[in-house]
Amino acid sequence: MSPPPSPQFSMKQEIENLLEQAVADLRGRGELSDAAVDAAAGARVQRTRDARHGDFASNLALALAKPAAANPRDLAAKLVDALPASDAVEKVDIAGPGFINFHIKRDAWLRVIDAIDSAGESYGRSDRGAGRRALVEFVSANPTGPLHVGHGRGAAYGDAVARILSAAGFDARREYYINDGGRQMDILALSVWLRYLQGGDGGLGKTVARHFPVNAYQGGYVRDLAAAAREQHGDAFMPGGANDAGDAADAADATTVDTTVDTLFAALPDDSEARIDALIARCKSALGDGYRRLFAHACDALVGQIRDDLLQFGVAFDTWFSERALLDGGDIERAVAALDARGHIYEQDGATWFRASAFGDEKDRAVRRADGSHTYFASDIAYHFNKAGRGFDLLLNVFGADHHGYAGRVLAAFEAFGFERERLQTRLVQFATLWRGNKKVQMSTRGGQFVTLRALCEEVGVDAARFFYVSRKNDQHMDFDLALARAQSADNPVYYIQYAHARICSVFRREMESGAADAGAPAALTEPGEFELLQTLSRFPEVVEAAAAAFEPHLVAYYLRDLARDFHAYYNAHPFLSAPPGVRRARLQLIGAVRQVIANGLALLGVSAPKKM
RNA sequence: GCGCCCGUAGUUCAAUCGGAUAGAGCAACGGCCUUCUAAGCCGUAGGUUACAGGUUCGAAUCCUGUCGGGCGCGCCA
Repeated sequence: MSPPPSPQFSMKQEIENLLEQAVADLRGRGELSDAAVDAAAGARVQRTRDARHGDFASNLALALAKPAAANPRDLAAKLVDALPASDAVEKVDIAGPGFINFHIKRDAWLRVIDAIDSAGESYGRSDRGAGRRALVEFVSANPTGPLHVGHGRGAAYGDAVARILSAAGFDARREYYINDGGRQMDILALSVWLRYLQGGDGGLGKTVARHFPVNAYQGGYVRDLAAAAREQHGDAFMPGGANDAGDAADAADATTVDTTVDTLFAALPDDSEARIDALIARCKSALGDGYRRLFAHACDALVGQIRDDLLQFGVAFDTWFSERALLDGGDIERAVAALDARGHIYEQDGATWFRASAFGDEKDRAVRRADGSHTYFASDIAYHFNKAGRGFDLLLNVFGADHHGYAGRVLAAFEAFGFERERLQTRLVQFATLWRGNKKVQMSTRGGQFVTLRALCEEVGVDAARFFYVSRKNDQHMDFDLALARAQSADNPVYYIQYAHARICSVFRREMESGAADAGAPAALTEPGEFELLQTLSRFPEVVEAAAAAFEPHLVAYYLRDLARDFHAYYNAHPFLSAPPGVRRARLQLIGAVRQVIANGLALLGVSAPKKM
């Protein structure tokens, strides 16, 4: 799938190489100590903000100054003297406290056009990851309801990170962890069952409706699940009908059922959470084996719906990992045993504990309760033990901000297993505060009050929604105004970028129609705007690398806006098709390169690059 | 109370593991369609980077404290 990495044009890399040789030279002559060079390892070559500082600047001399106990400007002068000759460098000067500024020959920038042309879709890709295997786990919402807009940010972010890691040479996979083992899922099954009873024969509707718990799942989708259950399983989930579903539809059964429903709601605890737990217990005993089938019906249906919603959103997971599979497969026992073997497990007050505090967590955490049941954390430990055991070099967990308390304990367990800390990375995605105009939108899955991801896609479109989500740094709080997103969808920055792509495609369509065949070379480019574009184009591989290294897709989004801005300005200032013969071809080559890079960049964000708008 | 994340222009957000004069979109104001898509371009205006100290050649970025916002602190999931 991923094209082989090709050696790519990188002016920055060239400058870095020159400096490296200069340092080696000075070190060889004894003018720099090894210790000083090591201490200055953090020095970097970076693009300048101000053209007067040249095209690239290095703070190497500043970083070396202290460990080498020398004046930074003197050091800079020595480094400059030791620089090997390069046909790309116009001149080098020393500025300010000791920056080394590189001015690139204009002609050298022209090379980027050929580099993009020959690399095509793989321009921007690198082998930085060297084929290392990465697993990105994201979304992982409980299948207790459809995905809502709060999940969208994690979905857009995680998917973009996976795409960017792939581009950076990692073998990246996407995984969704299905939390299908907990109490929330029992509440869902109960909710579906009650709606099922409510919709059945026997006059149960009013009774059930009156007793439907406020803290059960209220959403309309629960009724849909109940209706589907009835369609697929008939009366199988009626109390008393579970064991002899075949002939349960007798008139006599109505009274049986009615009585059961009365007792179902009789003498319940006052506390709402205790009440719902009691109802779950009654549901289980009423259905017997049927409970498992009802549970599976609800869970499978919702997971399927989530999968469809995500596919529509452009996110395809490689694996769907079920918590129940962990439970059934004995993974929890194995994981706890592994920790125990390393001496990190102890018993206290009848419960079993993991010594998380020994690995930087705030306190020790229970993995097994006094009653013998395992905690939620235990399955999480087992899950990460399993993931690490599958041979991934990098595990990236994308958590919602409300799970941040988790990162510490999961990392503690990971380390306790003997895995290197760095293999497990966690990135938090902050909540998006939803607004409709100036009114805050409250969201609750149990209460059924939420805007679904699907509805968002239909309202503002997948491209606009995805771009918006990844246009903010993941740990930054963000406001999402639904009214604005809808009203201003045409002003969304994503269209600005897509429009640049469409405009270029349009130019080439016109060119095809004209049938003109002329020659030309990039050397005919002389306008300042053309060199700005060339420099921006040459930045793309650096942006992708930086985005991959820090898991920051927003860097790509901002880069694309820069590139589109440079292009639109150029478009308005210069003709392409009606330019003089040699220049004409060169300009078309330039904008062809722009089109390629926009398409490559948008693909990293999972956003389409339309040929027409 | 303790812990984590955050605080940048009217507003929504950037700022290359500490770099030189903190930048964009939207909103506001003034211009540009007889030429390749005006979903565009050009220009103007907008800042004590919450506040106070500290570290150094250099701080929005690192440290300490204060204020403000979000989230989390169970043998719940």
